[in-house]
Amino acid sequence: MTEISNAEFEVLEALWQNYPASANDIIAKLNESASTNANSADDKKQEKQWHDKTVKTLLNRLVKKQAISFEKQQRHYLYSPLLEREAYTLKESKSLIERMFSGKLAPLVAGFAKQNDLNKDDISALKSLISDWEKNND
Amino acid sequence: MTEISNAEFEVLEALWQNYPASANDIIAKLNESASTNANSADDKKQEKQWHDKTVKTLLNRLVKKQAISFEKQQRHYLYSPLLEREAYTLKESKSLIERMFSGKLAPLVAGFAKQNDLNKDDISALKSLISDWEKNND
DNA sequence: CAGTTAAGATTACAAATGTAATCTTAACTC
DNA sequence: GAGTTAAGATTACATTTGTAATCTTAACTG
Repeated sequence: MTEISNAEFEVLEALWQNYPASANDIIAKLNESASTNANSADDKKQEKQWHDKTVKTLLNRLVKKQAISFEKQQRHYLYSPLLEREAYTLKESKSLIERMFSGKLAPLVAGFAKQNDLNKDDISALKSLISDWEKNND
Repeated sequence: MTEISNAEFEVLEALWQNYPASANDIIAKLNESASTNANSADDKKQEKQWHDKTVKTLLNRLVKKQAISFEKQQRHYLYSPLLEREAYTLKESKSLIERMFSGKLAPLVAGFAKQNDLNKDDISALKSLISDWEKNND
């Protein structure tokens, strides 16, 4: 399967959050976070606005790439992902770790640790993952 | 600083391994792994061969992007990275984790665990990172 | 039913990317 | 010193990507 671009990924992301969905559902979802914290004093992020035509194009490309499917519903389509989010994010994670850390996970985590980007929650999540792993691997 | 593409990253990688380096050094390094396990029975990977002109183009782009510098040496240049590898890989890791896991490291690790992509070494590396972290964060 | 909408299809177009080939010119060779 | 090399500079070109605008046409509206 061809690569999914960043913009395409964001559209897929919206679809994963709720599907099947019409193009309009997806466009709405993409622009949603923007309106959520609208005109608040903290204009920190200025969420991007997705243009209707842009999203349609990306949906088309995703269909061509066989990342999503659609079924005709009266006048419009209902889209669904063909890719599982977990499978996709795992593949991307592995690919990055392969490219930058010779396939080893630890150096990535070490980078975070070094920069003090780990907090108590991360640590306890990691601990529990480790103990699960140990349970299953004597 | 502009984004560094995949191909550019591979060139940078070669440079990080040994610098300052001439264009030819870099081209040689890039094609090296290919020859290392040449004509062995296991033609598993078929390492890509880098074309001289291609690498030169990428070096040029990296200079333009201010990712590397060069100093004139008689007839040719000696290139050096302007970016630290660690800083760059950390930035990319954080960016991926931000995009796919809401900035949380644990879900990425969890994905690996689920797929049984963690081994004893990974686990002990993680454990030691955790205990270091705990040492510094009471 | 004729006109208007609006969904999706098609086309557009600049920038980035992968992958080189050609051009210039300073440096080496005889 | 004249000719040849070879390094880097410039140009090339197809594809992908981000970002839309325009075209078609089936469906809604009055």
